[in-house]
Order: sequence, then C-alpha cells, then structure tokens
Amino acid sequence: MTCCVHCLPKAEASIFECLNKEDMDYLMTCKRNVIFNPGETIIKQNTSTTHFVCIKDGLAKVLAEGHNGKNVILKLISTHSLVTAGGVISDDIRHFTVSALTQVECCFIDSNRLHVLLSRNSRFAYELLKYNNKQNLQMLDSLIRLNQKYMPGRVADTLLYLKNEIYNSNPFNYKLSKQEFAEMSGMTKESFIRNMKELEVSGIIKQSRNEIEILSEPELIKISKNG
Amino acid sequence: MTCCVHCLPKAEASIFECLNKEDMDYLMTCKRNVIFNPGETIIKQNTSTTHFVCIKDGLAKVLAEGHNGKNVILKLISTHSLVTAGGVISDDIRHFTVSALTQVECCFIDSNRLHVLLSRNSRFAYELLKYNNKQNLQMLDSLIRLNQKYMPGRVADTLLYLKNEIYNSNPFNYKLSKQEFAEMSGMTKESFIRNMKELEVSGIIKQSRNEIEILSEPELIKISKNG
DNA sequence: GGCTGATTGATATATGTCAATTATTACTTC
DNA sequence: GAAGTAATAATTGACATATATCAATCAGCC
Repeated sequence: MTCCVHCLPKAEASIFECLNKEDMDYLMTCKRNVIFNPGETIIKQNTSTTHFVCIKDGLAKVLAEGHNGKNVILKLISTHSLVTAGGVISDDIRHFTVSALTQVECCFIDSNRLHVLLSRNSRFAYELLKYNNKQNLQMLDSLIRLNQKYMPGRVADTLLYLKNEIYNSNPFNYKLSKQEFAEMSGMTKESFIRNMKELEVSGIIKQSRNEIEILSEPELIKISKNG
Repeated sequence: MTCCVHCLPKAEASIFECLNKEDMDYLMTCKRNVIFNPGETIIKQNTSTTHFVCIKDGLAKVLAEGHNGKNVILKLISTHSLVTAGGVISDDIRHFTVSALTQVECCFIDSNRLHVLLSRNSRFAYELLKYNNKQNLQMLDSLIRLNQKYMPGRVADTLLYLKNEIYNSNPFNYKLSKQEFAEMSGMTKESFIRNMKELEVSGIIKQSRNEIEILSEPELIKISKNG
C-alpha cells in the first residue's frame, strides 16, 4: 500500500497532488496491485468500468478495436500513467483496450471511490478535467493526422513519437511488431514496411532487428510537415 | 441578461443546473449576446480562449483545420450547445473553428469566470468533466469511423447523423454545401456526390436541390455497418 | 524443423485530381 | 420587375495515384 507514495505524486501532471492524506487513503485502501506479462490484456474494450488503472511500470498500448477486426493504436503509455478508458466518467463502459507490451505493473482502483472524491473535491475534479481535456486534444490530433496525411507523413510521425515521447533515446530498441507500428500509423503492415524501407534507402533512418536509429530528424520532420 | 434563465437550464445535459443563483449571476454578468450571419466565423482555431460560447439559436459547424487547407467537420451544433473549443480548460488555445451555417445567436462568456466556478464548485466541475468525456468519445468514434470505413459507409453515417441527430425529420432541408457534406464524411466533394448518386439509383435515398429523403433507413444502416 | 513474423512483388481497388459542363444563385441594368 | 450576365456551386467523366490485398519467399526462434 505504500507504493502510492512513490507512484502517484508523479502521475500524469500531478492529478493526485491536490488530495490530502485522508482522501488519498480513501482512494487507495482497496486498490489491487497486478502484474501483466507482455501480450496480456490489461483492460478490455466494452467491459464495464468498475476500476480505473494506474500504470506503475512498463509499456502498454492503448487501442480502439474498430470495424472488421481492424485496430487503431491511439498511443503508448508507460510509467505513472492514468487510464480511465474513456468511460469511467460518463457511461461506465470502456471504450478502448489496453494491452501490455512489456511486463506491466499496475494498480486497479475502485472507480466508485474516484467518483466520491470528484464530487467532494473540486480541485481534484478540475485537475482530472484538465487531464481529460488534454487527451481530447491528443485524439483530435490523431484524427487529423491519420485522416489528412499520406503514408510517409504518418510513418514519420510514428517514428518521431517513438523517439521523442516514448523511448527518449536515439537508437531505440522496440518491443512492437510491424503490425503494431502499422496500427499506430493507420495503414497495413506491408505499407509500413515499404515506407520504412524508403526512409532507410534515403539515409534518413537505420534499422536492424529490434532497433531503429533516426539519422536525420530534420528530414523526418520535413516529411511529417509535408503530410 | 434574463435570457440565460430560459437558455442555460436546457443546455447540454444541464451542466449549469448545479449552479445556484449567485454562481449563475457571477458567470453571466459580463456575458455578451452576439448574432452571426451564415458563413461567419464564430470562433477561430488557434486564437486564445478568452471566452467560451453558448449557442442560443441556429446551426453551426465545428471544424478542425488540418494540413494543406483540408478541413474535417467534427460535428454540427445547434440550440443550447456549449462550446469550449477544446482548449478552454487546458492550454487556452482554441483547437477548432466554429462557423455559422444559419443565423446563429449566441452568448460569449468570460472563461476566467468559468475557471473560478470550476475551482470552487465540485459538482459543476464534475458535470463539465462528464460533458467533456462525452466529447472525447464522440471524437474517438469519428476517428474510427473516418479511418476504417469505406466511402459508402461514411456517407451513410453522415446521412443518418443528419436525419436523426440534427434535423430530426425525414425529408430534411439542408443548408450545407456538398463540400461541407464531404468534409463531414472525410472525402472530396466529387466522391460524396458520386456516392449519393449510387444511393439514389439504388432507391435508398431521394434528393432534390435542398432536400434529402431517406427512403430505406434499414438499408442505410446496413451500409453503415458493413463499413 | 516447424512456427510465427518480416519482407518482397504483382496486382486490384478505393479514392483523389483535374478539367469540362451544367445548374443555381446573385447582381446588375434596363 | 424582367432579362441578362457574372459568379459560384454541382455534376460528370477520364485519368492518376495512394493504398490494400494476396500470395510467395525469407528470416529468426523455441
């Protein structure tokens, strides 16, 4: 139970910072700590939102399961992320699936307790509102990006996202399949592979089995901007 | 100033219902009532969010201006809608443009006052959070729809949306250009026109200059489901 | 040594682009 | 107010291209 002291204060722009000890204890008393292996489903779309989840460690993908078995990976989440699955606040249905890419340690917290706190702590509600709004804007970005850019631009975006927001290192080791990269970029895996090859031939990136290195970020940004 | 008594209580699932008279007065004191003509921009993407807007009467489109001058119309809004433009809560930048389709009467309300209320009234923050979350889910729906369906499915979705959520009547008179329909459906106007023709030839819809009638909604739903 | 995932190639198809034509609206001018 | 003219939007057709699909081969791995 003491883990939250280390974990939550750093979580997602300090949403929980405004909670006093009593509130925090209330939220945490019946939390459950769970470890998932790579590939396991942490929360599943269309189930009901009895709990929300805090990721303590590891990397997971957030995906929406669409029509004809096609998925869209909306983002990756890692340490200290808060997952409300879209419906915790409004309709009690989870609107996307979260699934572990590496081993993931996380806490399941009763969402009723969240609601109780929200209704009595306006600062907390305000912080969550801000967080929620940010997610909204991310979603809007994704919508525009996937809808209005050609494949090279989308691939560039995915690579820049991985380097700058997920792995924070330049040659980065990845744990995703080409299929998953493709689902992040809104295309088929074959198309993703072909576009990566293009970038490699142009000397903009270098790739080996599990590693990608971005040789010219400015070029990549140019491709991203051109759409 | 007395207009709010009639207007706001009906607004967007009663977000404002939880405000007492004092709070309501505080929010409303420096509001400004504005009338826009068809085609005029009510709020503009990338400007700063000094105010949020309540639509009192009329029909407006909410659009995100994307790359290469391409737009995506996210939704239409009408009487008693609340417009926070995406950034009122988080980053003070408007993330989409709202523009009048018919004559629109609306109120501009100082967003600082919204923030003050949010920080002292947890119920209000909670209601706004719920509202915001709903918008989030709408956006997710749009993302999936525009990304994973073929044109016929997207056109069907647009028609069903117009009939069931905007005009609420079956032969409905529209004020939108074909370009705007296309921007709702994520395609070019030429493609939209061709798909409409298909539906007309198949006897599923009937269209004249400013009117569309859906002859077989079940067929349309089938097309929508098939993607 | 078989399994899964990655890669490549050939081909099909969805969708966009461009240009030409027609309809519609708006605006003048008599 | 009618008629004509310009401007704008709608429609159609021919064509280009982005992207998906399918099948085959290849590489890594329990």
